[in-house]
Amino acid sequence: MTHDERLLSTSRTLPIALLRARETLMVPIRDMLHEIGLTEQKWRILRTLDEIGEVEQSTIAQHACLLLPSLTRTLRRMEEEGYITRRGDASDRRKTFVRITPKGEAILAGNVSTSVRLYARVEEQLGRDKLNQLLDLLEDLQAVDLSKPASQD
Amino acid sequence: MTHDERLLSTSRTLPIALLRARETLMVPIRDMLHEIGLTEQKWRILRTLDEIGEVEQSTIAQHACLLLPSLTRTLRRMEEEGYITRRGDASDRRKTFVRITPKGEAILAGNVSTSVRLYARVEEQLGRDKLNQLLDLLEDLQAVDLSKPASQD
DNA sequence: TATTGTTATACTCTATAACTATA
DNA sequence: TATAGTTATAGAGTATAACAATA
Repeated sequence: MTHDERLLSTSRTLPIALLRARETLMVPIRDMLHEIGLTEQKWRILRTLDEIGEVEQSTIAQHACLLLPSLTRTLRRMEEEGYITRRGDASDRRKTFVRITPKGEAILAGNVSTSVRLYARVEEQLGRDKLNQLLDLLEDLQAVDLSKPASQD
Repeated sequence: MTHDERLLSTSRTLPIALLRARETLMVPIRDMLHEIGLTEQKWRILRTLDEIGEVEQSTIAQHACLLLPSLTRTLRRMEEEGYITRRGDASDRRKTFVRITPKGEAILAGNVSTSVRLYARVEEQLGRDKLNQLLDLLEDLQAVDLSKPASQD
């Protein structure tokens, strides 16, 4: 055995460390979202749609870390609120394509400065190199395949 | 201005990158928790109590990233289930101290191997150096103070 | 048969305010 | 006045299964 059968300290446990780090960042972001009446989930959906354009719902669910049943209800509300539109796909009529509206783009644009300011504060205290290193490592981690067991001793 | 007033790509946005990376890890952990009938929150509470011993509820809330009202209800259920005990503080009778029970410790111990296996898979694919680097950076990020504005240009 | 998405349901968590008790 | 915790409540998300439509 190369590893002890002991639990790691919570600050060295990835899921908890990721959550705590995220909570630090989310405090000012929640303030912003509260002012504009969006939930975290709706914000992630808008960011996703703004970035990748018109896509089907399964793709949004994957990118925004949401389950399809949650997404269905959230998108219905967002459509009512005018942030997104939906249209069926002609070639595969099971699919629905979702697109951000100008109103959706506008609310993102109107709050860019908050994101930029936050990013600047983090960069100021962490340093640009460390920040980029962290983003690189998070991309690596996200790509890790946990479906196969690790090699056994 | 040193920063463009544009939104970063979602994979280079810390809150989203942190969430996606965490989701990757949580898939196998949720399977484990489901089997033993614990929610993610209860699991974090047990991990916290196991690590720092008998503490007041505000401290648990902070460490496990939960709000006090959520914690109150969850701890009541966990007390009924025999995972924790609570006792009032004699010197400051507003406080309640919470402690993990042997049953709580047992359920952690019984699932160490899942955590260890997961950690091993990540280490195998990411490398030990990168993994430690990531954990260091997450600790740094968690300690960032976002209450003061960044220096203005 | 598998996939895309919807609906229904039960449960849980979140967020906020109001409240009690204590310091 | 401030702090620790509880209660109440409304809203939202999570998880699962069952379902319809389509491929």
